[in-house]
Amino acid sequence: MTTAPIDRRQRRRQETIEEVLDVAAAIMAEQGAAGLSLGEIARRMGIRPPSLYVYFPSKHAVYDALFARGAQSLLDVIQDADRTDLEKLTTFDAFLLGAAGVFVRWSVEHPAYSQLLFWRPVPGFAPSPEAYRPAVELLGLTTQRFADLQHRGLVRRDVPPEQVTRDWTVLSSGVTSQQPSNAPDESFDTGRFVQALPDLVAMFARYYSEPRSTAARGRASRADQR
Amino acid sequence: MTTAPIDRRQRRRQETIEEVLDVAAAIMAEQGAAGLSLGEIARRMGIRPPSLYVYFPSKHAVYDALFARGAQSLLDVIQDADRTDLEKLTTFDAFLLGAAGVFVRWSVEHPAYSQLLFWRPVPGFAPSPEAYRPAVELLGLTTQRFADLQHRGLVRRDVPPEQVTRDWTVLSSGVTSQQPSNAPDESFDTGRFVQALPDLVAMFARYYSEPRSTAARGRASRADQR
DNA sequence: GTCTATATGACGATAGAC
DNA sequence: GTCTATCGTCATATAGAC
Repeated sequence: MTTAPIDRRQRRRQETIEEVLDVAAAIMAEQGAAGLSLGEIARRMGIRPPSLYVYFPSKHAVYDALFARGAQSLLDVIQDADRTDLEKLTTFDAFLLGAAGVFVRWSVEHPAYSQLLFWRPVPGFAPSPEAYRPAVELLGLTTQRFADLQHRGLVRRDVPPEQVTRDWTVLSSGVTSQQPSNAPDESFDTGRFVQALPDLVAMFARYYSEPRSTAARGRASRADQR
Repeated sequence: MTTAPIDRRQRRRQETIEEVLDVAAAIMAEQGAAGLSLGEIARRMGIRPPSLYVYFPSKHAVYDALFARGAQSLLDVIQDADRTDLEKLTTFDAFLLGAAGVFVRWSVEHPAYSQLLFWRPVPGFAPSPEAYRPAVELLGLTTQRFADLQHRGLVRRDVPPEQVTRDWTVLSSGVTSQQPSNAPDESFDTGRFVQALPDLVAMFARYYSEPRSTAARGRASRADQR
């Protein structure tokens, strides 16, 4: 009899927190990540700015929750694609192009989140370790993916998977950094930098894939170098 | 007799404008591009905030001048390196690594400027065409460079130079976007993403260089001898 | 012409009434 | 849990001293 109202109150509180974040994400999408203001959140919710402090101790706490939300959303999208579409793609090129497409599409369609996640547009704000955790998990997932591909003989064996991941993130973030700043109104399908993906993936694949027709020669020459 | 005081006054005014921009750039370097405030500029200059409006009609005008300054500084650095160091490098790989190094070094050592130039951290601010002009000129310069390398037989002839430039800027901006957001305290020499440059350049060069085993080798070596 | 003094409204944040 | 009142700071604007 005493726990039921508490649960309901906590559920109601959680719903309000979610509503704050929904409204905040909408404002960020319109004004840019640094254009968020507590007054505007309160205005759209029909309350006064001080009432927001019941749910968040500061504006940075709102940013931190948004960061965690964005990172989790991206991780979900990647993991979901990993389990469905990408599982079917057997060649190195096809898998890479599919994975890059999923990542870049999310970034282009959530420019405010990707601005908050990958750049540092808000002065004085840095994500907490908890908010950063899904991003670290995504990095580990990517490295594990490349290690798997290496074991399956699709990736060169003479480089650590961490290096492959590092260069892969540079390529991906290069596209997601050029597209919104140079041509923010282009969609995923029409974006001129998004259209660079097939070439960039082919470039990456040619460099890091295990040479097929010359596999024996490649191993022999690398062995000779020792 | 009447022009002399006017010239001196205009020179004094120009000096004040330069001082405003010096101070503003220092604040941006400390606080991030969006952390600039007119009050802080005035405080450091020992004047009152309204006095700044004598030299700049708005805060966005200060940002616009900073954008123009940063773009011009980058263009100067690239053009200078183009005329001196890079002129000596004859192979495709060596030239690319040198050019990428100059660009990335400038970006890492001027994080606030590069944030303002390549991302859109300030809500509501977009550079004017005049401020953007050096950036356009740099893009044209880069495309011209790749067209030259194509004529000298060092770059594949089956792709337009604009495509080579597009993929080149993705690589470069990928490094300059990852380095300050993921490891802002690392220098040009220790930066883990800066250290990816040799691999990324080799990847790019292997994809876009004219295959050596064809007749292009004769043309390339003749061009190198000039 | 250039500055100081002053005013306005928005911002993030806090204290306390109900 | 939401409000009003308030604080200090911000960008911006105008009036007026010199």
